[in-house]
Amino acid sequence: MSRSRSDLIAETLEDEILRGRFSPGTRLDETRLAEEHGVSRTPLREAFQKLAAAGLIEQQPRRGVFVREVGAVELLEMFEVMAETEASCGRLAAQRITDAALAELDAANDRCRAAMEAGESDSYYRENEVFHHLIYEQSGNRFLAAEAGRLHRRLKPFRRMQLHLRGRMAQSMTEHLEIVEALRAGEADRCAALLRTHVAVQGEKFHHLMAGLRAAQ
Amino acid sequence: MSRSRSDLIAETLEDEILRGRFSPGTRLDETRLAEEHGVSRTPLREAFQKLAAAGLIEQQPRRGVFVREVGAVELLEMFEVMAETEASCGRLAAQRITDAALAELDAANDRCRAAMEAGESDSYYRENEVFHHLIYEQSGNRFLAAEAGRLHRRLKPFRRMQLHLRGRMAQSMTEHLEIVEALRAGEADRCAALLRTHVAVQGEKFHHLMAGLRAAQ
DNA sequence: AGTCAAGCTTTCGTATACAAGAACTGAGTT
DNA sequence: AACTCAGTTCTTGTATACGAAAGCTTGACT
Repeated sequence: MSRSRSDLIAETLEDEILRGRFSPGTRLDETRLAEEHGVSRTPLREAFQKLAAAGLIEQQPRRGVFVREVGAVELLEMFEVMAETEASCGRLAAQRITDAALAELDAANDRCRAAMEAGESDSYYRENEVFHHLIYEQSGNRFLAAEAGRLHRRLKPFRRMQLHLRGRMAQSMTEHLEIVEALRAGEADRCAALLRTHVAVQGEKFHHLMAGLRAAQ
Repeated sequence: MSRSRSDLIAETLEDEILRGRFSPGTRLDETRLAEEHGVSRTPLREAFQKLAAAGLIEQQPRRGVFVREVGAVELLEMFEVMAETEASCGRLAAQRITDAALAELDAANDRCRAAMEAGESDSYYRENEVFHHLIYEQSGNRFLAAEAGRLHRRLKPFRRMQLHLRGRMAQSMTEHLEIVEALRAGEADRCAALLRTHVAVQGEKFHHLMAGLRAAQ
C-alpha cells in the first residue's frame, strides 16, 4: 500500500510530531532529517507537503517548516467539530446500523466496563476507540467515516489525558450505554444529541485541564 | 500569500480539473504538464502532492497520477456530509450570530430574490454562495468554517447544474428565509434541521439528474 | 557608541541528471 | 495461431547541483 520513501517518512514524522518528539514551534531541518533518514531532500520535501496538507506543520516562504503551534482556541474548535461530526455519524448510524454492529458495540462496551472496573485506563481508552470507530463505520458513509477518523486521530494526544480525571470513565461508560440504546431504537436525533454532548464534554474537560495547567505555572 | 510556483500550478490544475478540462480517469503527464507550464518536474510533483491531499487526483505507485474518478456513490456521500456540516454551522451560528451578520444575510437574500425574479440563475448562484459562506463564518468556529468551505468548493461543479431545474430557485429562496428566521430566533435545532434538508435536497436533485443522464444514454 | 548597510552564509526553491520499475513490442516456441 | 519471455523504451522516484532570497555578521560612518 505505502507507495514510496516519502510516504513512509511522512508517517514517521507525523507519529513523532503527535508523540511530541518535536515540540510545537520547532523548526524541522530538511537537510538534517534527510541525513537522518538516509535519503535526499527530495522525498523529505514531499513528506512535508503531506504533513502541511494535514495541518501538522507550517511552511514559511523562505524560512523553513515549523511544527504547527495549535493554539487552545483552535483545539477547542476542533473538539467542537469532532462533537458535531460524531453526532452526524450517530444520526446516520441510527438509521442504518446492522444487528451485527449493535452486537459488536455491546461487546466493546462490555470490554470497556471490564477495563473500568479494573481501573485500567489504557485498555479503556483502546476499547473506547473501537466503540467510536464502529459508529463512524455504521454511518454508512465512507467519506464521513474517513473524515471522522482523521479528526479523531488528530485529537488523540489531547483526548487521552482526560481519562485520568476522576469519575470520567464511569460517566463515559453510562453515556456509551445510552448511545447504543438510542441506536438500537433508531432514534436518530436523540442519538446525535447524546454523542454530541458525550464528545463535547471532552472538549470542556480539556479546557479545564488547560486552565489548570496555566494556573499552576 | 501564494508561496511559489508549485502553489500556483496546483491552483491552476485544480481549476482545470474541476472545470472538466481533464476528465476523470485521465492520466496527467508530468513531463508534458511541466513543459506546458514552463517549469521542471519538481514543482509539478509538489503540486500533485497537494492535489492528492485534496482528493482530486490519485497517485499510483509507479504508474503515474490520474484524475480521480468520483463515483456517484462517493458524490452522494459528500452531499450528505455537506448537509450535516452546514447543519452544524447553522446550529452554532444560531447561538452566536451577530445582528450585523443577520442584516448581511437579509441583504444577500434580497439579492437572491432579485436574481430569481430576473431569472438570472448565474447571479442567483453567486448570492446563494454568499449566503452560505456567511453562515459558515457565523458558526464562530474557524476550523468548521474552513472545512465547510473546502467541501463546498469541492461540490461546486455538481451543485451548479441543478439550479436550472424548474422551480428550484423559488424553493431554495423560501428555505433561505426560513433559515434566517430560525437564526434570528436563536433556534439552534430548527436551524440545523432546515439547513440539513436544504442541502440534502441538492444531493437528491443531483441523484435525479444522474439517473436522468444515465437513462438518456 | 549606536545604527545602517553591504557582504557573506545558510537554506529554500527549482532544474537536471540518473536509476529503477513497469509496460509494450517483438520473436520464438508450443 | 496463441502464449510466453526477453529486450527496449518510457515514466516515475530519487539524488544532486545550481540559483536566489532571507537573515546574520561585520565594518564603517554618523
